[in-house]
Amino acid sequence: MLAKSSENIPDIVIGRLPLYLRALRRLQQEEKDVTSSHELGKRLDISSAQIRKDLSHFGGFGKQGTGYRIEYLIEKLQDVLQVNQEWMVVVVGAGNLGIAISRYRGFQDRGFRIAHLFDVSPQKIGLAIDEFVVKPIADLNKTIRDEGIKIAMLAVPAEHAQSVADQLVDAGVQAILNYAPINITVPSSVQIQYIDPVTHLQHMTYYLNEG
Amino acid sequence: MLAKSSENIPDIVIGRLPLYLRALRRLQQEEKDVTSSHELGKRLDISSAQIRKDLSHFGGFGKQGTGYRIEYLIEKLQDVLQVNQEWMVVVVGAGNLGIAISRYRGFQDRGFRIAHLFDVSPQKIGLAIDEFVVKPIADLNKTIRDEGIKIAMLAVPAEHAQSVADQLVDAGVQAILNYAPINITVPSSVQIQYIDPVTHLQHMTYYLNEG
DNA sequence: AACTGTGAAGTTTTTCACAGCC
DNA sequence: GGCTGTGAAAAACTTCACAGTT
Repeated sequence: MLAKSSENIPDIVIGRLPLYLRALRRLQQEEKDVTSSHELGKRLDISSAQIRKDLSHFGGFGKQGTGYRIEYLIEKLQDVLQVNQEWMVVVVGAGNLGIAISRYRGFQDRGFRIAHLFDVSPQKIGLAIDEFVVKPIADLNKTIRDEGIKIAMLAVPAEHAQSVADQLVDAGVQAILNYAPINITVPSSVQIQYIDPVTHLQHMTYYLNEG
Repeated sequence: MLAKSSENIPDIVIGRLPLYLRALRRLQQEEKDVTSSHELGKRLDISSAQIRKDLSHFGGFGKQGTGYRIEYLIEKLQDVLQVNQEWMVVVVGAGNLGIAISRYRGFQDRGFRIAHLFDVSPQKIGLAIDEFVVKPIADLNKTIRDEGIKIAMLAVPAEHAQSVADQLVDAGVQAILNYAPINITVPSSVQIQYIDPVTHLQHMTYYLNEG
């Protein structure tokens, strides 16, 4: 369907779709077949109207009177988000974090497969981390190009993040998930998202009562 | 100062303050003394007007004609966010992720200190991870109460996240950073934030061109 | 009776644009 | 000349409320 997807959908709406998808997969695990904007909203702490409006951007996925067939809606959201396929991803940085990311089993069934793990440090290169052998950054460009990899996760120290990002972009990467606690500049054609636990913690401490 | 902080500041504004703080610390490392809303905005890809308006909620931190003194602004933002002190934090879950979090050196100088690492698994309990010895979940309540800990990071499997969160809240925790890829329900007096890399990746794949 | 999809209304957030100060 | 702080305007986003369908 994707009926109206040629219109410009607000980015804030796109950002909520993965949350819907995650909750729907959960409902599916609970053996449910059908849900409603109200049930979904209660789980996500989002208003039912918001969910209906968000979904309506892409066409009518529900049925009046009954709600949404979970399996069908999952499929449709996966289509919209283009995660009905497996994206190859590289991880750069084989420190604590890069290794933890590489070992995490939760990417696979949500559309992503880690293909390679890179590091600069000669001590790390060649190291076996589960199914990965740490590769030298020198091979980054060729590997990404040869395999047509579009997505990278960046887990290097802040000082090196920009320079590695530049190399990734140069190699053809179109989306970067940056774990380094620093802002990075990329061409506007490249997607970037940040993960920095400290910003979340600092956001929450604003509301805490005392020391 | 915190002149107008008794008004209700929009949460979306609060969420940007940690980003400002992070960028300012960076500028400071670069030996700069003064910055402007324009410079800051360029680094963060946020409009200068937005930055000025955000900061103006808390009083006048800048000087017309010259801009913001970096050191002073950092201090003020730390005051606003209550990170001019060190918050004790517990990590629950001593798997790959929990261990990586516990080893991460980046919390300390931004207002947080990991005090304890917990796990349920008898195999994990007693294990030494850097300066931590993995403690049993059974001790969670007493430890958090005794030490007055207000913040927890949750790195357990999705199935256990809600039940552990309930125990944390019960023990008096007021803010939870949840790394498990599942929505959790907490009383409205408790802050919750989520980290799920896959939602970020799925957000970005929407914009990618092809498989 | 229960629920979706959606214009219209309401609210929040961002940007504009400029007076006032350094 | 360069910059902040801020009302006013504009844009974006959310909620309301209900016609229409199962």
